[in-house]
Amino acid sequence: MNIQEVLSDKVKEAVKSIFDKELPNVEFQPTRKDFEGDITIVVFPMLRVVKGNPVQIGEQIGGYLEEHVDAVAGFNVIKGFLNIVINDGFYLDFFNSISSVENFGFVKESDDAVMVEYSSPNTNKPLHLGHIRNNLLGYSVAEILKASGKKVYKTQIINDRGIHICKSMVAWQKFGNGETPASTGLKGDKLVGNYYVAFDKAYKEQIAKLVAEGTDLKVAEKEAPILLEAKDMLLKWEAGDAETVALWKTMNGWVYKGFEVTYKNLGVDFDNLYYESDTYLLGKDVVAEGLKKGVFFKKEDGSVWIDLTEDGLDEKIVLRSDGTAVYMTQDIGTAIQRVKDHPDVNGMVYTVGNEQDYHFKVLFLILQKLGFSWSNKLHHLSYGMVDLPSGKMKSREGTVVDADDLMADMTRTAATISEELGKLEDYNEEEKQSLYKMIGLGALKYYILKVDPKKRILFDPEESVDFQGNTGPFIQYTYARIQSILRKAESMGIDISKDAKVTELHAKEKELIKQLQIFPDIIQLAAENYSPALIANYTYDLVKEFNSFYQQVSILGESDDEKKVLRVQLSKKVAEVIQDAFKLLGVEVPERM
RNA sequence: GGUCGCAUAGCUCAGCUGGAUAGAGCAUCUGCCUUCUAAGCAGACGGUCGGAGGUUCGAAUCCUCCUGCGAUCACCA
Repeated sequence: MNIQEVLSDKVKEAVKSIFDKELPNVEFQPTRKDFEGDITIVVFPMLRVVKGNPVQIGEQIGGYLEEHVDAVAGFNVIKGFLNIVINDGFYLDFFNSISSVENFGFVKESDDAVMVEYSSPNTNKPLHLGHIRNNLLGYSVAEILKASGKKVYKTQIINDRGIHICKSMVAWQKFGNGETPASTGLKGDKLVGNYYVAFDKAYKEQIAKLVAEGTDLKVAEKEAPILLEAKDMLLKWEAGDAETVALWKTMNGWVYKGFEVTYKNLGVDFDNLYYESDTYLLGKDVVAEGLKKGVFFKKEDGSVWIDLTEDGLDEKIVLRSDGTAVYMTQDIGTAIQRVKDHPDVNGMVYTVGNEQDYHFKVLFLILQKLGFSWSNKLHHLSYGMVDLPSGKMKSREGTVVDADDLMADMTRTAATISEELGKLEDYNEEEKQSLYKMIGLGALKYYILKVDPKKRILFDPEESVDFQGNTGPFIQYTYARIQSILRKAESMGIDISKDAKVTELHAKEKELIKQLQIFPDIIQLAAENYSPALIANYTYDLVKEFNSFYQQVSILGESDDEKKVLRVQLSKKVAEVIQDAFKLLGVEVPERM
């Protein structure tokens, strides 16, 4: 039990006993560093229940607590703030109770299942920095939800059909000369992406030519021959034309192979996959049903709509006049299909950029109006775009930061810094490379995950991601340092299996235990808010606290054996929490660096 | 134009349900490696929390208006 839980009831008891009033809740905050105390009770809100002078009330409650609660060693009141001093024994007991608990703060998996969708790329081009943010967020939120006690299915819907894929296919047919990943040595997704760019180039040239010949720009944009070819190819694909479908399969196959490599490097994975080519027709039956129920209405031309004006939104189309599905139809169908496939799922998280806020608002509203029980447990994990100083990234114009290149860059930077420091002379090349990758990716992942998902990120490739200060490598470094201490402690034969017989804590030890104590709350908070940033910031605070402790007190050089044991145990626990917290961010930690 | 989001130190960001003198990192400057890893620690410098009103004992936090930036409002996905 943490200190707030202990005190909360006692404060209510005090108010009841002294003033004969019922206090609905007690407001706590950590005591500011400039005052004596460990936790502060704010008296002001009590004034609504108890009339009087806040200082006097504070004094009276403080006195009651000191007398009736073992953990309370003393108190002081400043203005309306009751600062409570907690005795060291309380923190020692707490630490001993968690010191050998594995995965401290993690809640065991329950039957409450949730599906987390992330990544969901198009198959016409390689993954870029924007996808990296999506993947890291989705993966991390999935891990956090798991740690908070949910059962989690990680999934994605692969947008494997549509005009964008046909563009790459047309360009490959025209300019490809039969190139394959094998013949060029290129990653499949890169090869296909090159043709997407080639298409755009040819398309623009054709437009320019048409305009030069006197065609109106708008008309030229619609009638450029290569675009018509792509459209024609989409029709053939939809009709099941054997040759087209075969090419589509081949090229998508190349892309999947490429994606696999990127996902593996990035360290993300999925429990099951959905393909748009399988799901794009789903949802039509649901629309028909909803039409009967009056959720939707049909316009004269046969198109089907939903009227959301009463909910402050517009009318939204759910089926075209020719009866074909739109994006929304597909998403309705897919959501329902997912629950059919996994009946235990009671809620979904969609990791999709904030440009689609409106779409998801509408989607969730529609599912609600259709009456699905799980429709109020849907969440759009919306995040800001990653922009470059030059503006928005555009794949077709080639102005993107490629995911593979970026990861390789980060690894290289880690290598350079590491070589300069020269602490790993005895590592072999393979060990070094794996460590550099761990650090480089740690820097990248932490850099992206530490900021609030809602915020737009401006990424300047010229200014490299930091490796010092509030960064992944800084935290990894602290972990490695602790491992070094633990190795030494072991070789010194220090036995840390039993509780240390210590009665007093050093101020820094106490601060560390306090910080450890809130880890379980942070996990829950991060889960409720779908925010890896909370985990990142917590870990940073913990690590800062540890480094300060490390600098101020000697751990292995401590003359008192019991204190020495406690400090080693404390260090070990901090390392474990760092490792567990970073696991939630998808970042690994090294034994040395 | 309607709707949604964002705005905190020169830069990048914290700031939980309103609470004490608004916190970190980077950058700049000072100290600390013959003792557990200096990718570290300790300190200095740096803020009218975009602006104006309001609610409150108390507002960076809540409400209203305004400004700036971004997104969105397709029989595209």
